[in-house]
Amino acid sequence: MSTGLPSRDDLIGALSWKMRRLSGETVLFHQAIADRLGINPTDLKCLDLASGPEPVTAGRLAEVSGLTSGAITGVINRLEKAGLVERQPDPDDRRKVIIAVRPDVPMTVMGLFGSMSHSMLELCSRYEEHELALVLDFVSRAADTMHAEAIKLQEKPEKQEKTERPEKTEGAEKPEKAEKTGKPTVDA
Amino acid sequence: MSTGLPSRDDLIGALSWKMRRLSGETVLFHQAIADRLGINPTDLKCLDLASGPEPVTAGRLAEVSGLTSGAITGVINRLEKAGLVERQPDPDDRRKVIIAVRPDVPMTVMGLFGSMSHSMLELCSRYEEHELALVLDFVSRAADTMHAEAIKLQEKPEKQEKTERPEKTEGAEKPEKAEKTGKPTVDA
DNA sequence: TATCTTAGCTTAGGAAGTAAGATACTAGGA
DNA sequence: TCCTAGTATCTTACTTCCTAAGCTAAGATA
Repeated sequence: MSTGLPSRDDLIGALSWKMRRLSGETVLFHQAIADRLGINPTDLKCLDLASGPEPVTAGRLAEVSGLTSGAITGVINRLEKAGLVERQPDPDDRRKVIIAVRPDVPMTVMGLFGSMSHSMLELCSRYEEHELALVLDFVSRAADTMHAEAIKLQEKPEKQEKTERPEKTEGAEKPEKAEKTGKPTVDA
Repeated sequence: MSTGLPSRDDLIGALSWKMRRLSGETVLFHQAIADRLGINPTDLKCLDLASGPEPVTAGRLAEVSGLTSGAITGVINRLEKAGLVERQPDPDDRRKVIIAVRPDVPMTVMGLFGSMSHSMLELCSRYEEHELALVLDFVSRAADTMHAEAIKLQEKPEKQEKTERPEKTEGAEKPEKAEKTGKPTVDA
């Protein structure tokens, strides 16, 4: 308001706001992709996890996605129904089920991401290499920070610098759940 | 592998990977905050929307969150049960319900975000102002790009540069849902 | 062979969403 | 004033997708 140039604090405030917005928009974008494929975002995440170079079993998928085996059965059923993957028996261990992504699916998904990746390339073309390197450095450290802070919050569910919540005035007294209760989305 | 210095393409590839990771970590972080408050991420988002300078009604909350009025009733019930907000009658229009965030809640939430914001300040302190300005510029444009691309995907559910999906080999033939079917999270 | 472990599926139950309708209130004429 | 239309929230029925626990088939071990 006074100098015309943003102060360092203004910059940092704006940056954290924009980063939050970017995150929200990213979620929305993936939701849109999933809608186009006729699946939900959890399924899309699993499809992505299954699209790596080496074959993945249902159990492995449960492990990396953080879902239970029952949930993964549902995910695979939906992906199979949508024609995106196939269940294949593992010849070495007949208990296992290999999730084979249909060969044309990577191209399909690439097609959906196509406009996006074009736009991102265009965005990047506006910057010098050393500038991109700087952004990469920042984003990379920010991701590490976010991860560390999430872990911190998860690991010590006890007092957090004395920020006491007051008692509820009336009615149902059970604020102590704070555990996996319902329907989380994929987290890995 | 050859020059030792990353190429421009390598940079861009790494950047898009790290941005994706950042987005995932952000979601996880907010999940952790919500867990600590004993609510779900949708509720946290609504609490945030209700925490602005001016009072918000249930209907307004439904509008900005993209949820139905029925869903908002559930959100408010949970937030009220957790002792985070109160329903207050609007003196001017007795149909309306004002969602009043309890006065101590902003501090409580600040407490939870405290370590995070400290770490982010520390991260920012490693950079010059012009560097922060550059990152802000990039992130800001990236968010706009993401938004535009999500809209694009939502708006023309027809052909997308001829990336045809093949017919399913057998079983239930109904790949044409691609609409709001189930249980989205807050999107605004 | 008998038993333990592992992998995936099935089932029961719960959380949280939508859509549609009920309820209560406001507002605008006749 | 009374009737009617519109608005704001809540309620109900139903759907989706998750967890937890149990089941079955297959591999591993003694």
